[in-house]
Amino acid sequence: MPDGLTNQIMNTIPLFKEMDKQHIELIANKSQFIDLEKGVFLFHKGDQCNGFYITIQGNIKVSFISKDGKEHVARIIGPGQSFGEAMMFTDKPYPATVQTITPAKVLFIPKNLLFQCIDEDPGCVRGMLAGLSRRVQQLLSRLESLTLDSSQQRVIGYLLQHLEPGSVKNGKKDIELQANKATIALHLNLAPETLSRVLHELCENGLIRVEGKIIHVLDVEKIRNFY
Amino acid sequence: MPDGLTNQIMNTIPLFKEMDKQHIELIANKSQFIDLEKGVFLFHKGDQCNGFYITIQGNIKVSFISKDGKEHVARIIGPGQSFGEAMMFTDKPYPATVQTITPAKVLFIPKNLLFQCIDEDPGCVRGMLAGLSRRVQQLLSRLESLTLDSSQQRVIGYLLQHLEPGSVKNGKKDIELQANKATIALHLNLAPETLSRVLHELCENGLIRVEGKIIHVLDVEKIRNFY
DNA sequence: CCCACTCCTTGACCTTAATCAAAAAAAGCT
DNA sequence: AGCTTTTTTTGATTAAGGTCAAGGAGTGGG
Repeated sequence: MPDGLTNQIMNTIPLFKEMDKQHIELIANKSQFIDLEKGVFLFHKGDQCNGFYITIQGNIKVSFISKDGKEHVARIIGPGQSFGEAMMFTDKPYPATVQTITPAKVLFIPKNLLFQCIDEDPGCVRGMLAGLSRRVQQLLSRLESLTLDSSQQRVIGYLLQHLEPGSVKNGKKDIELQANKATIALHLNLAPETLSRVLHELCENGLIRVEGKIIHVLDVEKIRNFY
Repeated sequence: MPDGLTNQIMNTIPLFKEMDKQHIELIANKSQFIDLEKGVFLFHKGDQCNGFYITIQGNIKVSFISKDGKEHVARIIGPGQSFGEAMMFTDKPYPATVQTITPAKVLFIPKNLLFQCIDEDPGCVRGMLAGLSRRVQQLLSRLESLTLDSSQQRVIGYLLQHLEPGSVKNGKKDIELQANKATIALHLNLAPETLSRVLHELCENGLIRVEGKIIHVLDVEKIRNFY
């Protein structure tokens, strides 16, 4: 049974926006809520996937790890974001490793339950198609940034992307990093040392101020031009 | 009205596999076949997208271009592959530039036509969901390769991926490059010079032999171990 | 309050692949 | 064929960012 926060989250998730009440309730009641500590693996690359997940609370990372131990963080998933959808429709094993980076609460929606919704509710179909499409677009934009941008541009891109939800006041905004700096670095395909140096440089140019996990963007316009 | 080749192509496309006869005919009859010369732009980044495309003949590249002129080839699309699906469901503009790299023939399926099929034919829904899911997985795998692999590994990864469809005889296989080497290099996020050097090195190690656009893989097992 | 631990920063150095410049080879054209 | 144009290769150099090593700064526990 979903609590207040869960209901609130479920109302903000695009997938459920167009779904009818009946099926939303079905999912809310038959799906499984899971509480996870920090550092727990949800699955490893190669695991089979028999449903998908929606994050209610906390942050979760999706990463690739090479034979020689290098890691790349493909995604950092926060509240309201889902993962694992794409694997349900192709029956391929999970292509990456998924691990909590904070304590977290997730909703697990079994494959058969979702398939039932898809068969019965056209709104759900649209939601699912739109969700996957958005995923494709995000991945393309990530690909673009990783292949065309310099390390500095990638950091600025990250900052710009993450100050949207906040207030657009007098051009001064704060960003709270979703994870520690080493993880963010790996997400931007940088060595942690490089991220540190780039942030330092942006500080020296008066564009940002760093205070632990909070980054104050001092001049949004100026930083946009750097990009 | 579709010709023999088109019918053949349409039968091999996963999207149409689960679609009912009636709707396949609807698409075949109401969609538009377009012939394109080499070097023609189908659209530029930012263009609106009111349908999607299936390639019947020829090769087409999807690429990002940065302000300072650098290009990254996100995809090289060959016969039987589709593009532009994801943009229909989100109404976002096209995120990349699409251009033929050989003379080509494509099938354009208008948005409203596909939406009709989705509403009326559950097989089509499944096909569409599976198609988008496969796209997500391809992009993830590309992301993994670009972030974790060395230039040599990326080239070998490309070769391994492209010798699958061929025969698996005595471990000797041929690959025909889908585009000129400069384009392939950009697809692998390499400078053309680097691709040339990597291929040269693989030759010297007796792993491949290069003959224009044909690459003979001399020892599949050995090359797999290099990867 | 001190110790241990993790996270972050800094400096010196190294590696990879990009860039620049030119030559060589292929492919088209008439 | 002979010419132009494009594509590919090769060599020399450079730059961006990674790696290694060490030091600081927080943070939490006892």
